[in-house]
Amino acid sequence: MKGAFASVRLLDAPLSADRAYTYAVPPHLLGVVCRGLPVRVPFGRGSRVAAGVVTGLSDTCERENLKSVLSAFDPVFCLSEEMLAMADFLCEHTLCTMGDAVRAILPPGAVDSRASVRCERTVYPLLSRDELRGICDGVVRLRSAAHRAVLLYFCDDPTPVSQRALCDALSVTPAQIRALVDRGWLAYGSEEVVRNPYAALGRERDTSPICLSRAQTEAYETLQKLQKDQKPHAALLFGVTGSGKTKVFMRVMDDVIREGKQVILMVPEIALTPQTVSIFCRRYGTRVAVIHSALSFGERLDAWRRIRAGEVDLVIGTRSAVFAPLDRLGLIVVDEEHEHTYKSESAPKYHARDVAAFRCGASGALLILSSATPSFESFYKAREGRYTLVPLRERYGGATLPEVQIVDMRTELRAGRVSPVSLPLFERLAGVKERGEQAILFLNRRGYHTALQCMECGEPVVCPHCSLALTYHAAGAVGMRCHCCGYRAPVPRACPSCGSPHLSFSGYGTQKAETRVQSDLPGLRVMRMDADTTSGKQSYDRLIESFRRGDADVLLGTQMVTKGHEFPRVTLVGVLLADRSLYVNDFRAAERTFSLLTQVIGRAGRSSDPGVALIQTFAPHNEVIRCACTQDYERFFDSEIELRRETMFPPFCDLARLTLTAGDEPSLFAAASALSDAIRAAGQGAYADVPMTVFGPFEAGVYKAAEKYRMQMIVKCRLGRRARALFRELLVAPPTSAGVTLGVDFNPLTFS
DNA sequence: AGCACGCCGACT
DNA sequence: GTCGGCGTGCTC
Repeated sequence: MKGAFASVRLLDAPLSADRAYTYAVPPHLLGVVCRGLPVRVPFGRGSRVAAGVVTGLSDTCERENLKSVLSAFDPVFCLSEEMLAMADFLCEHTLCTMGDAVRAILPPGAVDSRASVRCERTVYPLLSRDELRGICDGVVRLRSAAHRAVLLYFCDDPTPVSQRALCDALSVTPAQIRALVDRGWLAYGSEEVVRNPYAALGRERDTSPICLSRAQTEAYETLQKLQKDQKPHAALLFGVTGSGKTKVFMRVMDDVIREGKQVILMVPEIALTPQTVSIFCRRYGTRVAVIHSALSFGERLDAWRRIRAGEVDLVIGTRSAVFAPLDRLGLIVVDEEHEHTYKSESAPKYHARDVAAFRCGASGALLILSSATPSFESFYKAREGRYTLVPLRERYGGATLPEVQIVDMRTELRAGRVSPVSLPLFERLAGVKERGEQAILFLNRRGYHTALQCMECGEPVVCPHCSLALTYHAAGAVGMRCHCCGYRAPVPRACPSCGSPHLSFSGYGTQKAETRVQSDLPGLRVMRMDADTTSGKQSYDRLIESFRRGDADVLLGTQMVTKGHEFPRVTLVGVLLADRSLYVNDFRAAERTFSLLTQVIGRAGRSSDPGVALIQTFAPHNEVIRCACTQDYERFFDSEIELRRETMFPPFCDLARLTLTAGDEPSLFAAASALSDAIRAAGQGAYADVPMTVFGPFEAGVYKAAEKYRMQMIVKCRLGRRARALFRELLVAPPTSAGVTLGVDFNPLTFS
């Protein structure tokens, strides 16, 4: 009798019921049930069917009258020891349930308690794009707008798509799609077909050696040494934009794959373009899998199965790729490691960088973090020697930095100019057009909160405790508030630093900046790019392509215009108001602004022409802006890290954000005061050994949303075992009444 | 989370 | 006298 009893963790249990339950293993499942296997079990008084994962087997059990395991899921979804370790890591470090963790690790739909295999019908076109367009343009009369919408969708993207996703996206019914299939224009597929949408990109093989400069070779050799050592290591590949970091880690990837080990390359969503993917597909052929959020369930499942079956050496993907089921992992690269998209915003609220570090540690793999503007967390660790710092200081191929000019918008204001385009920028733009070149205008439109800024000295009004810019609130109690500690103050009449009465709400004139820019530049063809104009699946790539072809003179947009695209004809970059992202109520505002400005300045001067960058600001002497102009990360880091140390912010401590949500205010207030009492009591009593500073409760930045009211508390502490135990205790048995929910987020990246 | 048991108000 | 309100507590 081997393994007659199984320990099972349920996948749909709340945290309060999330522990191991013992079930009997029936004879027909003996030898089938093993550690890591997802199973179905009866649970609760009604013995309803619940999904769970076996975490242990034993031959004896003290208890009597145990219920029995009902059945097993497809053994392909059996969690390996490494996956179980990752699940435990997620539970421990994000306070999520086992179900949240397992669902992050397995492909979607793998452990739904009902079916073990999801049958997903897909739809794809049988006609060419031109034929489809012809039909839409009326060669054949179409009876309904729905039919037209579906055909137009496939004109844009002819790859198979799940029927459900298509119906959701276009608001059409399966019957309407059936009509198009009946006419022979479309056809049904199913998930049984193994789709690899990127297979075509790997046909033309690139086996050429990767040529490195001297500086790159030096960086590569350092990484190679760490990789050859069988022990786990973490390295921070730190190089200015244009220094060729990709080539360096590609050489390491080559080595790892040649040794028969496997690689995960993580990239931010925005950088996961067909161009990026094709570089790797050409080199590693069909042994590449790509994972990102735009894949259908079926495509994700296909990729997952191929990886699990050992058919893949390289996984490229966004943050969820960190869980790829590789069993000979040799290297994880986190490219642009400072990007905030690596932090998950929903349960489990993990940071992919932390999971990658844990996974590399467990499997003896090398971790490479790569960035021109590393996160403070990572650079601080590198400075402390916990990561190996691998600097890459030269720009590759002798490319030079663009000439950077700061435009003082206070002067513009005094001269009576209210346009978001300053006179110097206007003149430069005219010159660019004359020479047939192109320009990028960057609008760092951040959020919907306004700070108060002095128009004389350029300083913002800050919180006396946190040194963060205060946010102006017009709703409820009018005044200034700190989103990090809850401090409140009336709107000051004069600037606290210089006494000038000329205070202005930041974002001065930028509300209508986009339309103003277009009307101020009548002779220029302006292309706008932001979340609104790039809503379609491929419209982002199409806009970029169109601008590259020269369909417009000026590309005007938000964050998106700053990310890794090469525009050879761009010789001018303008930042409309650099202060905009500097004075948001967030301790990472300076770090983010530096990173954004550095990247956008790097957009100019990539070609033979060094190019020009114009930075418009009301704070021309601000250290962040000055450091970004000279691309001097280390100087910026040295000054900003002191501020973090003085005000006690990460990386010198961790932050825990507790959020209370309720449908009515009285129960919210009651819960808030009960939670506050509970935390402070724990800090004095059972958890007196955990040093912490408690802020709040105070209203969340967005107090009311979707008929719910939200309050929060911030706890500054070291998130060690004991502190996590405290928050777990609060979460398992919240000191709140019914109708109030409590959530915990460790080291959140946003504070709105 | 469900789904029970349990103890107090308006109905045949 | 019952039917049913949702408060409290457990689930192998």
